Amino acid sequence: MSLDDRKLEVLRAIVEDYVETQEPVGSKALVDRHKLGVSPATVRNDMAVLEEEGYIRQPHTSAGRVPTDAGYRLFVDRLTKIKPLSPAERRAIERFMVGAVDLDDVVHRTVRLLAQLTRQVAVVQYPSLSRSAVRHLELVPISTTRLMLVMITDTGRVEQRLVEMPGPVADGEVWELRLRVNEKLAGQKLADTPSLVQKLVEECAIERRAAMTCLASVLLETLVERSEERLALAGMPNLTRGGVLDFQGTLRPVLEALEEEVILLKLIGDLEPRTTRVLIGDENQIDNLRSASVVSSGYGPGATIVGGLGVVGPTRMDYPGTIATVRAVARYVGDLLAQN
Amino acid sequence: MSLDDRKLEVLRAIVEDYVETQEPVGSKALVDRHKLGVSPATVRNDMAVLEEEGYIRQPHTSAGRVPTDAGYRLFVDRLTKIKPLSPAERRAIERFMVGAVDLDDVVHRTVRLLAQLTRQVAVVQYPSLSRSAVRHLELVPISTTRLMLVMITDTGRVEQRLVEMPGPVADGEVWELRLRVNEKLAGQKLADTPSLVQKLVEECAIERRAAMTCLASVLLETLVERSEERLALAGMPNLTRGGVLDFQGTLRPVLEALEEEVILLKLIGDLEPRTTRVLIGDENQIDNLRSASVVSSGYGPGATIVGGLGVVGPTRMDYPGTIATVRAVARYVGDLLAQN
DNA sequence: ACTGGCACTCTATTAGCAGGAGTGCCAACA
DNA sequence: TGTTGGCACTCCTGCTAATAGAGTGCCAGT
Repeated sequence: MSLDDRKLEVLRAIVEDYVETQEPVGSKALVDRHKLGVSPATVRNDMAVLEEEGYIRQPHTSAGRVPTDAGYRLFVDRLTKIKPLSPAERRAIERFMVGAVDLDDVVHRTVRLLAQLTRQVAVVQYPSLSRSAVRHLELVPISTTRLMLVMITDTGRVEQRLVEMPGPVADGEVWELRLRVNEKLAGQKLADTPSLVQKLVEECAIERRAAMTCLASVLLETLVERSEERLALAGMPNLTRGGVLDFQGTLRPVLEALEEEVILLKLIGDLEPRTTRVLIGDENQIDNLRSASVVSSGYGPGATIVGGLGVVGPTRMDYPGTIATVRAVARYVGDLLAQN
Repeated sequence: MSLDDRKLEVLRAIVEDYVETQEPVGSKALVDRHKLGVSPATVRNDMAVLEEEGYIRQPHTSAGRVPTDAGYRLFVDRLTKIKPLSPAERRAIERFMVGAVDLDDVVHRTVRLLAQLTRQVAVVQYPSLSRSAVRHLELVPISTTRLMLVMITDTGRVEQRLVEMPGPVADGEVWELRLRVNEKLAGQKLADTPSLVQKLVEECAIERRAAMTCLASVLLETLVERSEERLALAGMPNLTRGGVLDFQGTLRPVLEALEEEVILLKLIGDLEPRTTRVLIGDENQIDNLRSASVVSSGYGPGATIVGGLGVVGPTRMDYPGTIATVRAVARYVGDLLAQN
């Protein structure tokens, strides 16, 4: 009998009230604010059970109840109807994103949009190189022994890297290198390139072998090993909403986590298509984010995923709203990318 | 007689102690910690004068004294011997920066280095486009009607922008456009380009006029109007050192200011060569930073400036150390750029 | 011009007390 | 069996009063 419908309803009420008021919620207040149709005493009994099961807890004897991470989890999994975005929000998305001119532009607008709509810290990963395909590789002579390698991907990213050549290279030679490299790599998924780059060197005419080797090593290093993932961040000031009460006293750990790109990438990495993932408090692998929740989603044209985006906020957050917003924005950005 | 040597010495002692302990400093503590050679009573008289002059104040009657913004200013202007960097710091700079491979890489390393050495929030502006010269412009066909314009500057920045052409462009045409554009603009300061771009269109053969006009407008827009300045940020967690006592209670305004790129650019913009600027508290034009200080410096190869860098911290900061570090790092980065 | 002494002011800390919110439990009830 | 009202209990909160301590300002003396 552990959890009948009313108990779930009580849990929902507790979560909703606590999210709103930021204060432990008691039995009396509950029946006042929600039409539960029972007396405070009954609610108390239910709360006792919920507490036993680990979904809520009291900060101290004779205070109201507060949801635990498990409580939020249950709330999200079983008690949340995804609320559709308000027209105002839809319009905000349109207004914000229209006229984006660039991949950079899209990413920046997206992250600011997310931050503004959810009133949380927003993170947007640039389309992942490893999931992109090469559209074009360009070699630009910078000096006699230096080339600038510019890679353009099908997702619109442009990456550049300086290549220090073993000796002077003539213009014709650059031309030749560019031709070969594009021949081999254009249109290929970046994930597949390592072996191709290898072949490139092997098949290369002996007199250009040295130059090509050099180029190849930079290619490998840039595109694969140092898998140059980038991301954009916005909404930091939102961390200070609701005092320092969220994040148990100090936001230092959260700031630290947000500063570590690697950590953030893990957070919004490896997502499944068309789903929105919610990590609540302790579920987070990263220690510094034990007091925070992360709502993230993959985005990309169609059903594929080229990157992740999401928000980071206190465990005490408006999950239904946040989830809906993150999902909507992810979808919108995906469609935007599909148009190109 | 307003400020004899001993009074200045007292001010210095107050600043140093307060910076270190974060607590109002009293006359007794002063004579204990510094060899002033006079009694607490004498120091009290001096402090009364300093307070009258507006250099220090008491948080409340019968508390110790705390420096005012004016006090810090006097301290910085007249009482600060630039302390040379410790060998450890010099080594840290070397170790951190060696092996930088890219402009991006240099900027990122620099900003992290600054944050770590000063234990403050660090800001580094990418070499300003308006102060750079065009090294090369590349046009890469993306589709029949779309080109990717890639600009490489002499400071190593690479900017790209999508150009939507009025109609299909053949490869040969692209080739021609690229040639003309480079002919005209390569080697020119970006600040000088607007008129040149104008000429470019005028001198253009009639059959390419439409395409060139389109390209020109993107060039102008990207390079000049939307003067695409970028910057990197690091060390956010440092804001939480010393509790929320610094920044008078809330770091929200500071976070807000740091999120506004425009604001930050103003902060570290228009610097004079080879100087380090210090803005203390109220001296700051930006309201949100009234409770913070900014130490900034221009950097660039030789005596020229191509960008700014600096740190943002509480007014209660170690000015001599911070100034020395900022200066050293700026110089180092300048030298690094000069090598390329 | 400096110093020691002293009274004064203000803060920070502590303890005690009353009020209130909220609970847990129990006995009664449908 | 599930629900309810009643009641004692716990613990937080806010208030007041009392105390100790730090630091000052001023004055008279050297």
